[in-house]
Amino acid sequence: MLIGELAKQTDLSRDTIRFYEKMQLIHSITRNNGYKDYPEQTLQQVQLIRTAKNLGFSLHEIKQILAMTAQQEIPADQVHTIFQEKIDVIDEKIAQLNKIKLMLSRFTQGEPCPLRQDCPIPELN
Amino acid sequence: MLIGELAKQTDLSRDTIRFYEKMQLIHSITRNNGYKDYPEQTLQQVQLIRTAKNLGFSLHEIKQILAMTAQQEIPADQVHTIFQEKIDVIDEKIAQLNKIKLMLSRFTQGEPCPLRQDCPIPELN
DNA sequence: CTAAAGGATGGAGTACACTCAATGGTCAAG
DNA sequence: CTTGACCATTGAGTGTACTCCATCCTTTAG
Repeated sequence: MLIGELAKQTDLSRDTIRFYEKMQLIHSITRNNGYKDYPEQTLQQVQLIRTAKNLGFSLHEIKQILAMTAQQEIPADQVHTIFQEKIDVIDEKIAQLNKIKLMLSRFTQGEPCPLRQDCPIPELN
Repeated sequence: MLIGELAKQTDLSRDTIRFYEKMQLIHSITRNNGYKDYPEQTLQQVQLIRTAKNLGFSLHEIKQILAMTAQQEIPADQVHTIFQEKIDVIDEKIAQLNKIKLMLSRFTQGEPCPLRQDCPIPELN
């Protein structure tokens, strides 16, 4: 797939895609004419990049995640550990989102205080 | 509370706190000597900033959330709507985190593919 | 009274993640 | 064989969120 098609399907700009490739988050093979050819899986990878970025992961972290998924073998113990660490981070994020949500929900339900005055938020973190 | 104490308790730098104040996420009253005095609630607000930032919210968005919580009255319908929008965003984030987590979990369990080759990820988004 | 610790302001610099502009090569249609 | 759509590379510029520095003022300990 050429960059224009990839850009269209992922709704990213060509420049952004080139930037991701420069950062080595995605990869292509170069045709004889100099045009870059992206494999089909790049679509899914870019989707992951978008989603993870939206969730507060840095491109560096996302690069790690993508690199892990590119492993040929079933992950060895170390790889497993790294994965588990990411999963733990995600669990923590989910927990924190739930706390913020709870706080906002309470407030919309008409409860008097979230983080005003003498009304401390129930340990948010 | 003076800026040094706030910095210490929140584990942020003075400069970061000054930056947040400049961006109007937090506020202080200025003493006669020119020193700034932060109310106790600032601790909780900064905690919210840290958490929300970690979750992918921009300072601009966080400012909106903080502004909402500063409302004196029980939120009117519009405010309620804005809150609900934030909650919806949070729910979406949680859902996406769960998808990524599921993908990673599958892989650590020894399943062959996440986003390699001809093995499309089950619509991540 | 002086020195050290802490505070303020202003402005420059940095890292990250793009975004744009300039220049030039490739290809398919007519 | 030219025109327009698409591709490549390089380098500069932008927005966000800090971070550092220089300079100067205030307070507290000795």
